[in-house]
Amino acid sequence: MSSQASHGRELAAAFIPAEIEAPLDQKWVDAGYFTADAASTKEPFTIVLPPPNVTGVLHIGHALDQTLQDCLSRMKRMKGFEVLWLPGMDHAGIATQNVVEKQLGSQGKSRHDLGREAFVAKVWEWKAESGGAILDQMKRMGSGVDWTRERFTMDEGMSNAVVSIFKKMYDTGLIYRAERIINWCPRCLTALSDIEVEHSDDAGELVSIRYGEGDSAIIVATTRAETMLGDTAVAVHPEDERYKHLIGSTVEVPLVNRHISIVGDEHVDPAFGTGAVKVTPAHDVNDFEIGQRHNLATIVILDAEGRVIGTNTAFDGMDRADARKAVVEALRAEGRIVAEKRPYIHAVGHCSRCDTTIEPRLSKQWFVKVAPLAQASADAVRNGSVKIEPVALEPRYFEWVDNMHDWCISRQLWWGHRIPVWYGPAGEVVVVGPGESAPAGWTQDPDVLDTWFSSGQWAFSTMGWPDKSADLVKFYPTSVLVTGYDILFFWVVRMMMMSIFAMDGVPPFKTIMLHGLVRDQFGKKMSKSRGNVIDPIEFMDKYGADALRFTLARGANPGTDQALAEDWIGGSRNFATKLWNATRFAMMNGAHVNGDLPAFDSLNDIDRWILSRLNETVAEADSLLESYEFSRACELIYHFAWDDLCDWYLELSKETFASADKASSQRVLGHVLDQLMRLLHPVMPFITEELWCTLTGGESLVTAQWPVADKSQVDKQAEKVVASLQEVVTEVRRFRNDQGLKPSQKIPGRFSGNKDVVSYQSALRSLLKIETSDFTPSATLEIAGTTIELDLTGSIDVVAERARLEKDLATAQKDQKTAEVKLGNEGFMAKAPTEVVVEIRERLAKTTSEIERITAALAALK
RNA sequence: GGGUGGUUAGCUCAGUGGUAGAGCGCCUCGUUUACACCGAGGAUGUCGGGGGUUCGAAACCCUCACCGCCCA
Repeated sequence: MSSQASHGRELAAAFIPAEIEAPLDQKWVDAGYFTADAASTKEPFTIVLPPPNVTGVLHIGHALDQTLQDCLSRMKRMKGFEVLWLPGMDHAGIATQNVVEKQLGSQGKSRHDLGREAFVAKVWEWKAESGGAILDQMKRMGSGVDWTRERFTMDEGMSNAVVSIFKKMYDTGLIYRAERIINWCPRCLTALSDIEVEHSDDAGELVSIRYGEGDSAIIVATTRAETMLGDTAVAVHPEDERYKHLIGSTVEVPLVNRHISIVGDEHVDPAFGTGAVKVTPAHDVNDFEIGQRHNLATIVILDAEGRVIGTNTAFDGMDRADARKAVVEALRAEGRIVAEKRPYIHAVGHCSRCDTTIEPRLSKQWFVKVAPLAQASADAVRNGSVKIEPVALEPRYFEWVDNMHDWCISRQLWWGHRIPVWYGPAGEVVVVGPGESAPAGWTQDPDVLDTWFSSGQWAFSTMGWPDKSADLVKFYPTSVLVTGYDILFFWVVRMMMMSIFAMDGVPPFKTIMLHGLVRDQFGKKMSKSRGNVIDPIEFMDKYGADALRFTLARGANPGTDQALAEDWIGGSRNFATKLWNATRFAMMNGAHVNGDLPAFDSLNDIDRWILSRLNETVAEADSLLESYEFSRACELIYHFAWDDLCDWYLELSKETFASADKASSQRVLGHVLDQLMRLLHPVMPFITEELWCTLTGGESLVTAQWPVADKSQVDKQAEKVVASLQEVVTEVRRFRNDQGLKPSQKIPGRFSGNKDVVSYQSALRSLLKIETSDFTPSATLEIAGTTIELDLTGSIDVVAERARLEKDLATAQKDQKTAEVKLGNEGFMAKAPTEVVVEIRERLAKTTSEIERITAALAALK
């Protein structure tokens, strides 16, 4: 054990993640490293955590999201920024209400049994007991958020902000109430916004129905036959020759015997079906618009729970699905079914919370007029004040903000921010802002606001808006938003709109960094039904948080999905173990960080080489991380650590560390590990902290300085020397292997030729098990200008050696031919850049001499 | 139907004009005092098909096929 280790600590022989991770997270939180200071003079770096649902548990997507955010915030902190990473949760209106309703249901009760006030109290109670499990799970990951600033979308400050914003938007004319077709969930009994509806291709039916008789008959097709009970027109394209003569006439709707008009509308696609469509303005968005254009009546035929009502037919009281069948049967009995296609695969909307089929429904709701806000949000990206990474995802963003419908924000729920609108006895409407109160006797709108209305304010309400708080001044706008592309429209666009509105046109973030989804090892979506869900907690227990984080970061190419398999997490754990063992070995050999680095020029080639590689790695990794190229950065650091440092530097230096002349190398190795741990810390915070503190005696990497590349330590000459050493080692190993020599078997040999190589022969001898003694060479290898004569104690395996040489010869001949063809190509010689021509010439010379060498060796084998 | 991404080694994916790469898996050898969660060596690709641009194409253009995602 070296006396140089200044702190007297040793590393355990085996790396066990569980033993180091939990105490370290506690150490960081206790030290207050993650608590941001609004009074700091440092440049701010802000990230707001996309708030998970209060009902949520940590899934692999959160793990990825948080790994990337933690990685950025840790790096920026090390770079000297005042970092705020603000955590919190979303009250998740429908989801949370459903959870508590389900609980009540198991006791045979409904929310109506409790009444509104008691039910909401019950939800708060649930939150206190069971909500927010995800926050504890975040700690397990090492996510360095500022817990002192944790927020909840329903807490007092945010609720206050929600009311302020509502009033401000109402006063500006951006919020209005109107009767529209909205998405209605007949199970949740509430309106939903477009984004809360998920479309899937379902097997339905397409039924063609004949309306009217004889020459004036017209055939329409529908997937929802029951809606014909509410038809108030048939529409055709105004230029459609087949129907032109019918426009303006009327036709009778079967079963209800109502006469409706045939209208001409540009919206109708003459090529679809028969070119004639039935129009049900109360139950279809497009039909509603046609109805508006032609002043059609709207007839509501379904109640809130999706049952037929008010048609004065036998269908009244039937559920929509039953009614559909019954209506078709009745029509068939009348001989009006012209064609039926079953199954007919078409897109059907489902409630994103309970999967019930959505019913378009005419009802009075509150809306946000999005046009001006969406325009401003689009402009912010178009004019470059907000950047989207990767740029390739910009079109998706524009597709949305440029074609946005008004946003339905009222929900017929109890859990959420109640709409601050009060109605007077004579139908007066007033918005009651914070600190204000409604006149006595007025009643408040019963609905609550869409959850996204409050989470859309996450970037500024969490910092104290509408007060001009110190946090808001210091940390707004946020630096980067890290989130999956799947909620670009759900949340990101809403954040843009709300923030630009509330913060006088200043967008909520400078950069939107979008990552993809985590999928299973075959690229399939994870789902409970497939049984391919990877639980991050389970795998952190098994392999450590660092291993999970490294795997996720390494797989994170900008904007694209990644596949994940347990084996790969195991691979990352192996990497952590490698780092542990390498550091332990280094410390056993006296690696340390005391005093200045020896003068660069005084170092041997191997030390200069590893420093050179270190500085190249630092420079490149930094630039990759700054451009959100997590995968490439991880890949780069991984190969530097494992290949350059462990496989080559440590192996080539073992002789040095066993010699008296080791002082410089001990300091160099300490420095390389010190810098490597800093570089890896954002991705693998636990193991790097443990190793770095043990090696250097420092307090914490969290507050240590980020490495800066030193160009003066990049040494191409040393890299060339080591490349030659590597070539010699690899080729001799290959020769030994082909000759069937055991790895441990020592053989006599000598080196001559290339002075750089020969001067490191003691290291080579040790690596290649070549001993010095008098002998008669039975094999001679020529590698990198070096002659290596070996004694294989008698005869060598000629067949194996011939095979090896012939393989090398074939490769060399192929390369030679490629080079010759190029150099013989006039076009190439005339147009290719000089450096490429030079390179090919060198390649030709090299392959030619290789061929001579191998040919001679083959001849000598006989 | 509109938009958009993809098709590279057995699997999952990097690679935006100059001799095809990684991880995992596979085969062979190995109890060398950091590490078997390891080391050494090895096999495996007409880079989806066709056409074009170029001295040169996995990469750029056109086209076809197939897969995916978002939206309607």
